[in-house]
Amino acid sequence: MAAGGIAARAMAARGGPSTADYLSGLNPEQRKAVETLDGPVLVLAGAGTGKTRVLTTRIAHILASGRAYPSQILAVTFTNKAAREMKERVGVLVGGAVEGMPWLGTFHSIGVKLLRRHAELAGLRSDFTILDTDDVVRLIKQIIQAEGLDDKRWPAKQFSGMIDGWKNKGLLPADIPEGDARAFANGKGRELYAAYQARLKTLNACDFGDLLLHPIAIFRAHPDLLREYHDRFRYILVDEYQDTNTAQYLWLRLLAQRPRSRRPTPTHEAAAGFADAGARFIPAGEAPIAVDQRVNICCVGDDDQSIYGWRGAEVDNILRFEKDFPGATVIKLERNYRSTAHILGAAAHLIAHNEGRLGKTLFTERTDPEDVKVKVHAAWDSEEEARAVGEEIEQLQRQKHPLNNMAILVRASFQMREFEDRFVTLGLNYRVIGGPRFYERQEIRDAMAYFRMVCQPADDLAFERIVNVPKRGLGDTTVRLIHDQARARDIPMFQIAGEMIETDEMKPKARKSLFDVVTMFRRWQGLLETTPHTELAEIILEESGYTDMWKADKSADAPGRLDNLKELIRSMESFESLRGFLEHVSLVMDAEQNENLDAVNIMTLHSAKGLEFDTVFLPGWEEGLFPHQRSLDEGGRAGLEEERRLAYVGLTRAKRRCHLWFVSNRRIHGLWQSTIPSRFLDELPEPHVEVAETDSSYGGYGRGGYGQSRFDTQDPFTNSYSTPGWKRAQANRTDATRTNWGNRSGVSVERVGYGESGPRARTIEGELIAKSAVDTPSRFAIGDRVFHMKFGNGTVAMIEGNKLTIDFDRAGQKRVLESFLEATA
DNA sequence: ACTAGAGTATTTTTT
DNA sequence: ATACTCTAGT
Repeated sequence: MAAGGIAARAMAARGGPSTADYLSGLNPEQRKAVETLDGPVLVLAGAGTGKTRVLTTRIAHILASGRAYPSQILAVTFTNKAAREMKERVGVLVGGAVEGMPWLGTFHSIGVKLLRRHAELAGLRSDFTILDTDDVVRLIKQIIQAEGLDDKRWPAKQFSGMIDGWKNKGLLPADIPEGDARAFANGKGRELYAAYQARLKTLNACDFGDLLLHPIAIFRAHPDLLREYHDRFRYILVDEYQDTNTAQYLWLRLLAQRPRSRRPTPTHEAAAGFADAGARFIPAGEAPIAVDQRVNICCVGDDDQSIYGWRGAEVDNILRFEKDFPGATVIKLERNYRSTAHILGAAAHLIAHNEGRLGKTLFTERTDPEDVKVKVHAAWDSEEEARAVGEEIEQLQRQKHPLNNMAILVRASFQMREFEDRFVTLGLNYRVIGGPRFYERQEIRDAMAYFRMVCQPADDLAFERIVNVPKRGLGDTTVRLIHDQARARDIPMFQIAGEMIETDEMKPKARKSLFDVVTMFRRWQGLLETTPHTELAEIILEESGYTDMWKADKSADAPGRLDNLKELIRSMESFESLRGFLEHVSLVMDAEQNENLDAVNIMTLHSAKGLEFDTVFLPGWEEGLFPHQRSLDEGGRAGLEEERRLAYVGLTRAKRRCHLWFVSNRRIHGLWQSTIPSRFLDELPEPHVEVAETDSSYGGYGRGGYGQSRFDTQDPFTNSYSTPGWKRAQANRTDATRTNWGNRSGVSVERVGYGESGPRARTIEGELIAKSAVDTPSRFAIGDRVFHMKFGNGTVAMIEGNKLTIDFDRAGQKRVLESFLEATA
């Protein structure tokens, strides 16, 4: 049994007969969190206090002390990334691969596993399909239309959001509040939800919410089955507990709260006794019966980092833990190993403005000779902000700081663009984390729909998606005909299509096309068992004409799409079957990034959670953007507190240097608006923060029409909050409309017309080019054909260091970074 | 069946 | 402003 192997290795890995080495590096609190194995444990782990370390060490400890097999530990995370990391780190501790931990994964992946085992109890077959949001919206749209409702007035997207919300709360159609039900489509909300669920069942499909809800329903209806899992899962660990939603909470509670005294409780040996661990080693064979009626659940989280309330997370779950699990041990991890004292001081003071916290205060024992204060910078507008941040980054770069250790964390993704533009002109490498994801691209989803049809001919949504892609003359009329018949007879569309090509219901032309499609799919379905899956995938994309479609497409991104398709096939290699691959993709939506390139990281604050960087730039600290207006409008005080937690997350990402920015003017929905500094800036403690002097390096040129203002030379922000400048900023707060920081209200309007042709800074580039041209000869030569993600194909016209001027076939002449180019034949 | 033009929305994101 | 979606017209 593979599982035993790991436990055995864990045993072997523990070093000597004395304390295991994996425990030795822990501080007392961490150690307590690792060693308190009996009963419920809540670990309140502040940012940078070694949360993951505690979780992984705890697993290692459970294994090494022989208290459970790897297969008896349920460890849940939110993201695949977190799960992956946990697996790796447990592997390192335990000394080897962790293939023996079948129940370490995301809520959803574990949910799928449970549901595949017991699908029939939810009215599904075990080969059910998992629909992604796109499929769901299309399906709901059909249902809304089928009800005879106007899908304009009642957008499918909105309704899918509502369903999502209900499912997050663990509510089935019968459970939803009357008010909610009435709120949509003239009171048809409940009906529509029920119709949607029914339709999923006939499609043998699930949405993401169902992956949790079905297991909950199954466990509730089958206590005997639940008991089996109680016996199996001797230890439960939950990561990021503050992010759990109600459904996840219910799911956990079912698994964690075993009924009282099924059998008398034997004594609990002391957890710390490592030397006698061998004696307690569970003999191989059948799963041991639970000896402990207490719940060995350990939840790790940080209420101060709860930033997902808008998608159903209930901070209350973590606040309520001790009530849910009486007698719980609560351990606070407050010793921070990440940031300097100034950064921690700033973050702590900020977050203290929130009410209803469990109350932790981070501290560090580190004394840092280079402990600099958190810096607040002001800029005229977002362009200047980007320029100044670029300056700062170049300066750090000159001091040999790797770009990889720097990050720009924005509140909203539209802020990224200005930084990207700026970095392109500067020749700074950057990478955007998050953003549009690989598996959400059109070509990938189309290809996946083909594969789904081959594995699952009953997948109507896949059928509808690709039956006329590429164009085959099977338009709306034909598809609707098939669709209606399929629904009327409750039979998959593919089957109907198969029947229809035998009749003369359709026009000969359409019939021929449909015949071809059906024949193709039948052939591929026949090849499924005999042909290697990567090969089959290639065959499908070729024979269907799908690749040809993109080859014929002259638009700039067509070659990129073909590349993506190749990448898709390549990524299939590590799976043993097409089916396995489909399963993986439906749950894992991310694709890895190039970590080798030294580049500045740009991402949203949300996607920064869990990461750390030496230097962090936090632009856009203005009222309305951060805290975001919508958060305030929709969430009220709770919304504000969540924004504040987001600010806290941002600050605590920084290890050594943290720069905050706010601008006086920002373009919102195309209009320039004057803005005022974020209230969060006021909530920072003076001793740990300084207001930066204007960066003189960029002050004198390239500022469009603003050069004449004294604002440029006379910085209102000098060194502290008590300066006149800061006070002016404060004063402006009360009168935002008039503001514009002086008498410049007219100028911002002019700015609108500037666009690309406006005056731009050129000087900085010269230096940079000269510098980089020396050390790196270009991989391209003038006249080479190249491809660029954004601009498509082009010819190299000029090379200046790492920056090339390209004559693009479609986009005209642009200067771009070499690292964004690919050679084409 | 395809394209052009109008209309609309525009925080954050996982699975 | 801009990008995306949907409709209406060809």
